[in-house]
Amino acid sequence: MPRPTGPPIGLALTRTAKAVSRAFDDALAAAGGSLPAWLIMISLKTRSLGNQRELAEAIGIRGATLTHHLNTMEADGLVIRRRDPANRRIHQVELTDRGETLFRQLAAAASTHDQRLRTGFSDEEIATLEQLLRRLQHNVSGEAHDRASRSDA
Amino acid sequence: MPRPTGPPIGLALTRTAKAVSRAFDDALAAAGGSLPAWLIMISLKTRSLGNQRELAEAIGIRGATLTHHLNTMEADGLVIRRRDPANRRIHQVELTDRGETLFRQLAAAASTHDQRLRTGFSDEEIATLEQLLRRLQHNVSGEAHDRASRSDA
DNA sequence: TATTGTTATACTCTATAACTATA
DNA sequence: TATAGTTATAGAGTATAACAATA
Repeated sequence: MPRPTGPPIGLALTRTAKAVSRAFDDALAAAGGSLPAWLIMISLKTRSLGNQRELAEAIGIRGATLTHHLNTMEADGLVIRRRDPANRRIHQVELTDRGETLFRQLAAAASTHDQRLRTGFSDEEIATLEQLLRRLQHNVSGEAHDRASRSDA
Repeated sequence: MPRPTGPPIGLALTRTAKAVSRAFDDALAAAGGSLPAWLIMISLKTRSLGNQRELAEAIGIRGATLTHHLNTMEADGLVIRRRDPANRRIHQVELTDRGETLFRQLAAAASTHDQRLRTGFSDEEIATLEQLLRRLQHNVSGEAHDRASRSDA
């Protein structure tokens, strides 16, 4: 069983992720939003999603958690849910005008945040970082590991 | 106001961080721990910290939040807190034998997780990743940005 | 019965404010 | 008064289990 060559990369990643995520949360909050709301809106705008389950999966949360956020967002007048006439089990989620406005504000905040993140990085370095991140994600998101492979229920 | 050159790096980072953090949380939980407990223990083991405030800062949480975790850990028999005879305001935190045992188990789990993360990465790529992460963290952890610079309270 | 989504409930992590103990 | 830490309380995000609606 070979040991890691250097200091745990997971620890460095955890620390950076915490600091960067917190900064991003703060930026979104200052613009009147939140990370889940932003992820939901960006998914609604950029992807063609069939149902809420796909939406939840795209964001990395469970269906009930998505419902929770949609309830808040609907109460805030950001989205409306209406049933699909063709299959009334499906609730179609749409941004309201107010939702569109907030989306643009959050997009601006995210852009500003991104420029702050990119400070001192060349385009090539950003590309390298993106590639490394993708590979990291792949390494953990592949097959479930041992712990989950035995089903005793 | 220049716009980002490519897709938001913050979004990619958020997604990767979420997936990797979740996998790490799961690994620690499977070993009988949690992320905060692990961060606390690793700080106790590797750093010489004067007081709990420094410990909290090292982990990136507030003092009251640290107390909360220490309460749980003490109830679980992982740490003990005793007052410094020289300055009885200071509570010295120490790992118990049971805490040491769990620390080793979590270290093993973290190591396994790290090897999973490193899959397919060369040492050079890991070094590059570490450097990029450090720079990202620096970009957000520096001076507070605009939002916070006007004090109206 | 299977699918889609919601409701009810609870857990974890975090935070702020008020408090106690010590100096 | 200032410093170290705790307690009380709250809020955000997430999850599972049970439920309702629709097919």
